[in-house]
Amino acid sequence: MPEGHSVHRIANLLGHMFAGHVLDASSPQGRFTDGAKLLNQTMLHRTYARGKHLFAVFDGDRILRVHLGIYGAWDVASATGTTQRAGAAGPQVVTSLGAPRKKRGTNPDLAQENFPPEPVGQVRLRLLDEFFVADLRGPTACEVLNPDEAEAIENRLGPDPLVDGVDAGRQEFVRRMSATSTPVGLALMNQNVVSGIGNVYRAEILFRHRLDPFVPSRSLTDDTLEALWDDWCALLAEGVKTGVMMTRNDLDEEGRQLAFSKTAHRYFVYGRAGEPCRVCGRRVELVVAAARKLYFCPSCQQGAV
DNA sequence: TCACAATGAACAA
DNA sequence: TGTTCCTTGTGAC
Repeated sequence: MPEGHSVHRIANLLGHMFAGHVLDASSPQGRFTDGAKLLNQTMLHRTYARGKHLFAVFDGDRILRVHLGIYGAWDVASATGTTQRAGAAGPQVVTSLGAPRKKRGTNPDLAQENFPPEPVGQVRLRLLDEFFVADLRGPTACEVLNPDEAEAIENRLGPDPLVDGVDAGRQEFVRRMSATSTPVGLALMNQNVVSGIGNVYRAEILFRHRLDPFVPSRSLTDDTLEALWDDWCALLAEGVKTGVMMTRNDLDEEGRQLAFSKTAHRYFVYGRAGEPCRVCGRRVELVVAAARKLYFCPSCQQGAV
């Protein structure tokens, strides 16, 4: 999935597009017909994210909760070709947020009279008004909750720097990480311990701190845990700002630009099994843990394996 | 045409 | 620990 940074970006974008407006809601695919009916012709008040969960608060205490899972995505298009609610250009895809999508982007075939575009593929939920359309496909969760139900879900989630604040979140993070003997590599992925970290950020954060993924979370010092948290806060802020998971801190400005344009250059270890560690040259290892691929350098992340 | 992977998590056993 | 669900794009045949 889209790790936490994407979900915050989606929340920001949907809020920018739709907050304060009455929306048409439908389920072109037909798998969310009842839920869409609850939201149809209802005003969207605000949107926000906690970790990987997106919440959209509609009139009448109806809260849409969406979790993109491993390959969900939102496609957003505009009648005006901009992210503004007025303009003169033809409709186009503004952006695609969520799982990686290739061959997306502006569709030159779209003409102004074609807004909104026909849904393509399995669109679970379409939100629409005069200016914008947002299509949701492939979510692992898409449901309408009441405020109590939404609160219950939020309460069980670990801290999110952008919701709880850096300082309050840090204490909670240290508390929850210190309370589990689970390997740190798994604890960081547990959304009840900390919100928003996924498989990419997990691997990269561990490398950035030269931590053995298999060391029990509880064995780490408070100083180490605080440094992990602060690093996550910085990475998340950067990710929300740029939309890119850029986790390397060993690059000059030129290298950074290159890494931004090519995923292959963007990470220390993620997706680099068998390739040389960027720091020590030893081969990056890949282990499947809890059904997810965990990448690490057995030399830099001392004691691993 | 088909198998498969992908930034995830719930559930069963 | 293993299975299941969600959808799409790619690469091998």
